[in-house]
Amino acid sequence: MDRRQQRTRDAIFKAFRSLLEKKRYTHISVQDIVDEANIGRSTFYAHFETKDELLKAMCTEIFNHVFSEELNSEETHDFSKDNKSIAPRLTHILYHLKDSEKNIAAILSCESGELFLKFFKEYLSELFSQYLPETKANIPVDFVLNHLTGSFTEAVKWWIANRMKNTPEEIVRYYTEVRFPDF
Amino acid sequence: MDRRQQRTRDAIFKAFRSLLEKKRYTHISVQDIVDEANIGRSTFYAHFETKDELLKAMCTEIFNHVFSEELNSEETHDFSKDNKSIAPRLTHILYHLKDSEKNIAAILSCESGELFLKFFKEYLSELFSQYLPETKANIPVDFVLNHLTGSFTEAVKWWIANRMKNTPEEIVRYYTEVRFPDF
DNA sequence: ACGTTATCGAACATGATGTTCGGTATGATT
DNA sequence: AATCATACCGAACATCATGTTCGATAACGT
Repeated sequence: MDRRQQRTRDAIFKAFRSLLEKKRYTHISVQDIVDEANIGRSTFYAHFETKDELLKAMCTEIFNHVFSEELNSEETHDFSKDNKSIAPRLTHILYHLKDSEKNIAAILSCESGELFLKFFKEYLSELFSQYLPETKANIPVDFVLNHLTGSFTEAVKWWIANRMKNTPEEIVRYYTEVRFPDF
Repeated sequence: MDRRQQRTRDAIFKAFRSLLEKKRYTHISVQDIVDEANIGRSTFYAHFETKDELLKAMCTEIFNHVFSEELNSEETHDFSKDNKSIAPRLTHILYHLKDSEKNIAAILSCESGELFLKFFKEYLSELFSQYLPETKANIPVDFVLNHLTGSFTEAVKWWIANRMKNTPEEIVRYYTEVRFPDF
């Protein structure tokens, strides 16, 4: 890839992230991005067709970065056959998220976070499905899966909203140990 | 309130709901709403300053409708003092949601659903906090609360995504009985 | 050093936004 | 029924964002 392309792409991403910290996705115009990134208007459109495409590309990039190692580890080990706990894998994911703290925070701090969370949940869904216990109590499998991924995602959102003060290990422990109270 | 105001307000809401079923919130213009509702452009702005205000008003209206009875019941009973189960109250809420099925589906079927879910979670948070058990295992209270409201919301979203085929009782049972698998 | 191509910047058509205003019609009040 | 108030209409307007085009310039890869 041409250096110039990479530079402008980076500039656009950087500007976009910076703007996301200030205002909501909906209220950011292409013009804002162009001004902040200090590039020509037509240049933006040479890279992305729309603002939505930019968001999508950015989510994909972050997502791939965050899960690159984790995804690779899937290739080398078949977790569905051994009985290793899922906890260390969850912890692993959280460490990666912490690395990309700034990006993620910017992405999630607005309604556009839904897009990234969609990726995230899809990935978690695959992960958890490797660890699903036998169906119990006549609860549909996809309800259970949705519960597991959804509540883990909620835990992550709580973590980020609290500025990631806790360690990944703590969060995973909370998540693992929290039980529906005995009403 | 003047009948005319009520009429146009209804027309706007109806048009907005209809449009939300067809396209994403972001891509709906005020012009679209005005055309669909068959009202004058300036009339819209006489009612709502922006599209966001409209969404907000609509969420508030639906929310108040859905929870009117439930909220009233809080006034007559102090649940924090007796030991009644939370399950029937959750079921109650789901029945109300089912009544407003169309509205809710339209609202939630897009990124704008976040606004309604925000209301929803705030309400659930108050509800669940009345039933919180003593803090266990050194897990922060607001983590637990976030987990309970978040995972219930996920259950509701799953329910709606599945076109509300299940009965409210079933959903509450799933939610109550689902446990983190023993990893 | 040369050919390629990304960027620039200006210009343009299009369409949405939000406002204004005089005229009309409808509702509330007596 | 008569009257007053006001909500609606619709056209016009300025403003702004969008997405495209194009020739010139600069940076890149080889």
